[in-house]
Amino acid sequence: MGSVEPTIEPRKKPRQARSTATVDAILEASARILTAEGLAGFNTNAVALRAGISVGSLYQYFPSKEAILTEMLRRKRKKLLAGMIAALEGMERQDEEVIIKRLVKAAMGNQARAPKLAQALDYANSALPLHEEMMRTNRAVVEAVARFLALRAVPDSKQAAQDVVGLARGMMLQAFREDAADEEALARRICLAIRGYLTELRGETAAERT
Amino acid sequence: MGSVEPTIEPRKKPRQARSTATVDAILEASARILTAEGLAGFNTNAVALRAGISVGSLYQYFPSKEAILTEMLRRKRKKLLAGMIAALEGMERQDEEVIIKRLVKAAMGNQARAPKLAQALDYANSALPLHEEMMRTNRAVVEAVARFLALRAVPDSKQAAQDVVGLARGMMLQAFREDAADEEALARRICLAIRGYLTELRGETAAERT
DNA sequence: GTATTATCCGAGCAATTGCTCGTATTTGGA
DNA sequence: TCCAAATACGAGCAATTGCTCGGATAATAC
Repeated sequence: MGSVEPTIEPRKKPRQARSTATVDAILEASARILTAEGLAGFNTNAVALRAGISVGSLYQYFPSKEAILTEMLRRKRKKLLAGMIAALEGMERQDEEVIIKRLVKAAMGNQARAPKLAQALDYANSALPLHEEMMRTNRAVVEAVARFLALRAVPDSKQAAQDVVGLARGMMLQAFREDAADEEALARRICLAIRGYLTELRGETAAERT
Repeated sequence: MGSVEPTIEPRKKPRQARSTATVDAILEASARILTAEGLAGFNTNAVALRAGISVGSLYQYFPSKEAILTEMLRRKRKKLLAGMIAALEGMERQDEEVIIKRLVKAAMGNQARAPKLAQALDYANSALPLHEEMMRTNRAVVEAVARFLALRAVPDSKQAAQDVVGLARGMMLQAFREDAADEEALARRICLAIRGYLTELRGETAAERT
């Protein structure tokens, strides 16, 4: 029950080509293991084996297995945030429908490819000490959405953004739970739900003003 | 990497009062551990210690730690399903808004009290072999909602129910992630989102018919 | 009472897991 | 070519964990 928080920061930066290859192999093997067996089967020995390297090499770059998960999360979040920002790029005067669809698709790319991996990482995130840093990126995503909503006259945009993000995530999770989800149709329904929610929100405050 | 699926079924039914007390203590201790430390800190020794019993006693009722999680999930799902059905009881002629609110609140009671526990159990569920049985109960919940929606002229009610359940879950998860969620306000927003989505769905098929 | 059954106990074994450290190999520059 | 720095290796220790088993204790039946 020792609560000595495990070290999380990467141990050293790779400086030669082969070492970055090693790091990549570690992360890739980790992804495969999480996909196949979930967090339960995720341990450093297994990762090293799967990556075709030795434990010793692994620990040269990651001081703990939590550090591996953390790095995976970092990269994933970064990709997500970048995707969302790219989806908003130069869209200021575009139709709302179009922008939302782009945002939804950007968000979906992350989960859709490997839902089991996404789930495992998500739970790891909530259990990890670094929780804080991750929450910050998560908030950055929410805030990007919030800024967009604010421009579109959505009341209480911060709260609305939070809800929209949650709603979309939830629908994806549920859809991927029963496998064989039609991504295109799913995206359409998510957009529909978002539009419906925003309409309700706008309507509500409009009604209050009278 | 041995993939011998762990035994999951309860080992024996308690027949005396003290043994049911033991079982309850085990489940309660498990809940406390999951809440405090998540799945990572969940192991049989810890559970027995926390429950104030011995490992031996624990294994008299649960053949594996997975069995404990499974039983927790079973009870929780049962409670959820019962709550949803109760929420629909005798509401056939009630206002749609009212019914939805009742459903949402029933669903929320489960997650709200202990979000971290709910999260842990949820992940355990996805990783557990019993996955199947749980999915069935999950589907039962969705189907209850689907029947309700079908009565209310919602097109593709099965799909819609799936979406509505996912949407609600997602909004809850997101809200509880940032702590200090106002349950009442959250329930209101979820109902709003549901109404919005249903309106969109109805509108869409109405448009198609022209 | 005694016999039988149910329950409980906890030392401790076998397996797993996180991780270190001394050594071997490779790389890139001089 | 030679050397220092970077990288890789993997045996194996210490700790944790899942779980068993033989025997003690409590409840119930007779």
